[in-house]
Amino acid sequence: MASQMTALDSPQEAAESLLDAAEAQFSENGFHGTTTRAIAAGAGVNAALLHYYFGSKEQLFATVVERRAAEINARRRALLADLLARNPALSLETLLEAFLRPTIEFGHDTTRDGQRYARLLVHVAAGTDERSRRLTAQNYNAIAQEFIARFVDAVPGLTHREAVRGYLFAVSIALSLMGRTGRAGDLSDGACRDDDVDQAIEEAKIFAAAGIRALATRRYDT
Amino acid sequence: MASQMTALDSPQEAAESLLDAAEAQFSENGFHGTTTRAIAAGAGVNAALLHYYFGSKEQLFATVVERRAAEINARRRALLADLLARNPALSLETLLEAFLRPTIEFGHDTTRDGQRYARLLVHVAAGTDERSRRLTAQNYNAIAQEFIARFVDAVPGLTHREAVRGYLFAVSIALSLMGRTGRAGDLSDGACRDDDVDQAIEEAKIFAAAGIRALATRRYDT
DNA sequence: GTCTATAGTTCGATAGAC
DNA sequence: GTCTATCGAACTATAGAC
Repeated sequence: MASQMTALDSPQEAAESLLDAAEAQFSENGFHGTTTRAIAAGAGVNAALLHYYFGSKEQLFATVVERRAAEINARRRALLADLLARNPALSLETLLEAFLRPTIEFGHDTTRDGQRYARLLVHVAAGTDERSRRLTAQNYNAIAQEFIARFVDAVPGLTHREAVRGYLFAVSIALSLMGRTGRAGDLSDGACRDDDVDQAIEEAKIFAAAGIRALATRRYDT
Repeated sequence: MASQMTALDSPQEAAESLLDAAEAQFSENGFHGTTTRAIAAGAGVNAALLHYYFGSKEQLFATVVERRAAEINARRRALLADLLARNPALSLETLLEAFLRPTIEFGHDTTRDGQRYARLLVHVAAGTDERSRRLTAQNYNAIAQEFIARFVDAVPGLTHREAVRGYLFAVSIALSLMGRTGRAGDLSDGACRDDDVDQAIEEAKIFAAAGIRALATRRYDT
């Protein structure tokens, strides 16, 4: 479950377990729907250790979000650098690939419990409460500005304001895929499968790329 | 439900107040973050009346969602009929107008506290928990199938599966606008205003229309 | 660092007077 | 229908032994 770098030495095994268990619990039931007792039980450690390591439920939640956000954003930057190294010409599809794949793929990574954080991210990024907005801004505004600026460079005529809009639309699309509620399968009688990652990413890219380009070219006319 | 057909003047004034207060509270803090006591206080009625009228917090939540969903979907159907009466040729833009405007406009209707339900809908439609999925299916699967079928009719070459994908993407875009978290304004230094409803709807339509058409025409190639 | 025990609240829901 | 009063349970967090 918890991948630790050190083989024998376990400096904060309890803290790691708590983070993993918290991620699982928060992602299923949100902040208020999760109890510290359930987290401790899931981690198999004493409930008092939660406060010993993280101070409060609130700080534990923030730590869970930050841990994965850092990982996701690092993957995005690495993938973008890699794609640019192969093809220096900045295209919208390349940008969307670098932006969307890490999140969506992360949400479908069953081997590393990525699904858990994916749903947690849906809570945070889609949430309208103060805590969600604060955490979203703290963990994702920087990467957002990076990609927004590149959208402007890659799409002729796209204003910064339109790039912001397109970015947020693209994010919402990614979130809808990360949730994996099975609704796509329900509405399509099983034709739309939640577990076909490549198809989901491909269609998200097609949709978002066309949408962003349309924002630049078809502004203010039906 | 515990509704009785007493034709008195001001029938169940307390129940109405509870519904309104519940909508406000649930939309801000979600199901678990809202207490029945806070709802009763917001409604200005005794806390015991909540259970008298609605049985449980759970049923009250469902009732709040159903009340507005019925209204939103009725508006969608009426608007679609109206648009079709004026121009019988079914276009994707017409469909998106009929689908998106009621929700987004509802979320920006400050005079009728539509903002409250808009955020509640974000919770429900974006939520991945069992309750959210159940309520989403119960209240929105029917209208979803209606629009999905029309998408197929309106866009040459669009498969049913792609229409489902496009529909869900369009929904997620609408949700991102309904939340009104102010993030668009933050990321654009105020250029993207949350309160410009017509611009938001217009850009959502442009984005979604281009995206859906692209799903039909550019399938499976970068 | 890890445990037990519990403080101090607050929760959803109900009983019963009126 | 509306109220007071309260039950029993669950909550976050902390104190203190070891």
